[in-house]
Amino acid sequence: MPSPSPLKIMSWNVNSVNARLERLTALLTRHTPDILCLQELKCEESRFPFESMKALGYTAAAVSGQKTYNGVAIVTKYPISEIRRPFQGTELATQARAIGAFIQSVWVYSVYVPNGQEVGCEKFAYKLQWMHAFGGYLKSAHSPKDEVAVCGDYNVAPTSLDVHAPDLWNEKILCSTEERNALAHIVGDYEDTFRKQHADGGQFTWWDYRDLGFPLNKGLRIDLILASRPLAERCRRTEIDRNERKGSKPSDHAPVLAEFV
DNA sequence: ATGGTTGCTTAGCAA
Repeated sequence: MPSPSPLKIMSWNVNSVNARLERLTALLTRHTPDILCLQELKCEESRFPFESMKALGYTAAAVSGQKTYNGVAIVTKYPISEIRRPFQGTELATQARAIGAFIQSVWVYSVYVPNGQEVGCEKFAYKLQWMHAFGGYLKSAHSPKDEVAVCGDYNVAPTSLDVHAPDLWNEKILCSTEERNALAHIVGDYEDTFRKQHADGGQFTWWDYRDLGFPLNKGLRIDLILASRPLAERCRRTEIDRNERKGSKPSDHAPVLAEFV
């Protein structure tokens, strides 16, 4: 068996890859991740900035975009030997929310879980349905022995540690019991790499653009890098790049990072 | 409290 290569994996809800192109190239230069999972591209594949990635030594062979909404991609320094598109050919594939790629013997997914808008509404039901289906996909597609990283915007804060004001958010969208149960179904035996290394709460990955969300640190931790047990054992460092949320024209999400030996 | 901001597309939706 070949010895595993160290991997630095990042995940970022970029909130329009073209509106954020300068920040994206700066991020790749600053962090030089081996793999970067992107969500909310808000463009079709034909408008994805492949050339800008190539100029920095990255390929983005795995892109699943739709116009205006959603869209996920995997950007990497390494060759991609296989691509998987969960739900392909089914109604759930209508929205571009999940893609996987086999890179350096690790299966990496970029996922964008539906927001759900408000507890109990139609979009909320779709969110739960999507999460249930994706959890089922992971279980059927991978054995517990596989090295798998499932990165993305889950649109669920796993526990009250991940919420700036748990009382205000109690049973609200992104924090409801139903969503947390659905998240647990996806997580299964995988590990939340950041939480494993940071026991304390108060570190967030998303802040609303409105109402001084970031300056007042009114955030949630909803962007996660989940790792299957064999991969999680190789994890040595995790981080939220809070600085990326600063300055002019940021995404409303900060990138997250996990390093594996 | 039903506001507030951003992006895509061009008035309204989604987040």
